[in-house]
Amino acid sequence: MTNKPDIATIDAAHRPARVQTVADAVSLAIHEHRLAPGTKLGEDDLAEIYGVSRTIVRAALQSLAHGQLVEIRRNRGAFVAQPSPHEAREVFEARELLEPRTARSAALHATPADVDILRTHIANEHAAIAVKDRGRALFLSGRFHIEIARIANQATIAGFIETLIARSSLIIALYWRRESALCESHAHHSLVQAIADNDGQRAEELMRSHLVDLHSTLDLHHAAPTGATLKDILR
Amino acid sequence: MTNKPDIATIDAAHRPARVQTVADAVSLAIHEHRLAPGTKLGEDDLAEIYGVSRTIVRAALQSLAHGQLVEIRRNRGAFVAQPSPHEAREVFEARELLEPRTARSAALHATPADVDILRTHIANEHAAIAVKDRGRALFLSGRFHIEIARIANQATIAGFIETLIARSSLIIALYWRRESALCESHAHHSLVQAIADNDGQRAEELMRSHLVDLHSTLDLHHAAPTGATLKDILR
DNA sequence: GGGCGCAATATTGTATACAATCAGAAGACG
DNA sequence: CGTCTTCTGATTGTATACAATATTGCGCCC
Repeated sequence: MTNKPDIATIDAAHRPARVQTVADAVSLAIHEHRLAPGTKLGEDDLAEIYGVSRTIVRAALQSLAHGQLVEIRRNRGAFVAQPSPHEAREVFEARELLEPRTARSAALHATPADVDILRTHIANEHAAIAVKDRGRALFLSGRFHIEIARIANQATIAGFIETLIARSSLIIALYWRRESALCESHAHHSLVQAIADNDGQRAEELMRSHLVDLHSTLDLHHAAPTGATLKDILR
Repeated sequence: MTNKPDIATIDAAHRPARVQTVADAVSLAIHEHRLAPGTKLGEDDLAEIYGVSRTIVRAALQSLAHGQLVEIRRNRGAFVAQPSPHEAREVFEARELLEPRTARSAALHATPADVDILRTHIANEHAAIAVKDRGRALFLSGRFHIEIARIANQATIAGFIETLIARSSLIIALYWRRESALCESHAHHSLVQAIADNDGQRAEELMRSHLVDLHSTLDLHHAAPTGATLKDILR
């Protein structure tokens, strides 16, 4: 059994538990699209919701801001980030640079146990889709990519990918085209197969095409429909 | 004039000014090797030094911890990070993946003004070396790489590179071999030339070989000599 | 004399109180 | 009637006080 730290808890050890709890909760809500881009995250509100003081909430928000899930405007508060089309392009370019290489590496390192985990992820994803829980399906889809980075055993790059996927969730919330839908399942499935076969070359190619696919289903021109405050849309 | 945000201040806008001030000061001290890896960063000490409350110091330390310049151990305090040999390898692998591509992009985007900035950087670096201020030379050398990422106009990747360079500074502090020294100047010089010529291919290759060079001057086996506490070495 | 346990001290984690700043509404003026 | 000003309320920024936890030094027992 190799000693791979869990990516999701990579920062957890050195951050006070409650701060992490709040950060995780908000992060999850954003990933599941329960919090739309642009939504204001008032400190007092969050403090009350989670039963902690503003001190904790502030630390959590700063943590999220560092990962660019949240934008903090001085003296104005924290808001769920709204990546611009330019940022969206950057994020996907970065993913297309990092993830294929990482997928290859994962394919070469993967143990049967790792493959099992990936298959479980896919199963959960399907289950979520079956229940029409699109938010959760999206979250799990992201976790799938993160899991691959973890398997690759390069914590540094995995950390980068994790933040890119987090931002991708926001980008999808903003720029996803209705028409295209759950076309992903197949891509993930064949990717796991390549990894199970330890076929690095194929895993790399599949990941690349998967990302290009994903990128192409975005409509970076017609951004709009953040369901947030009307004010925010009109201003 | 293009509208490229200054990398160094990318987070500054949304972070309270004083927090950023403290974080920058500590970060600079680490980059210049005035703070050795493993050094304890007591909250009260820093608070007194910079004339702010622990609230500010804590926020600054958490920010630095996120960039992995500082390690925060629960209930135990903050310490200047000590990257392991494995981490060191990861960091340089990541740099070798990201920076050559970025250098190419920079070469294609660079304006004469950008080139001037780079040349100025090199001049400052030489000046620092002339005065035997090795710490500052190192800091400037890092900034040179960051500047290239900025010119490439990909803020996301530039941000990653920035954190990698910060960690590289720690790695150099820990694993640098005495024998090899200021061999870098030439590499930076020819790199600027390639960028000035808008020769992306050449810039990419030069950056790659420069990084491989740098990587090879590290001795990842004989780590030691952190001037910090004896305890820290022996434990 | 050496090792262990406990108390004293120091340091970090959290909550709260106060100050600074901003957003919005009422009112004055053109 | 619309625009600008000013004031009020709400929200964030900072400092401090208290609680929880770790570290250190002393004394005790073996």
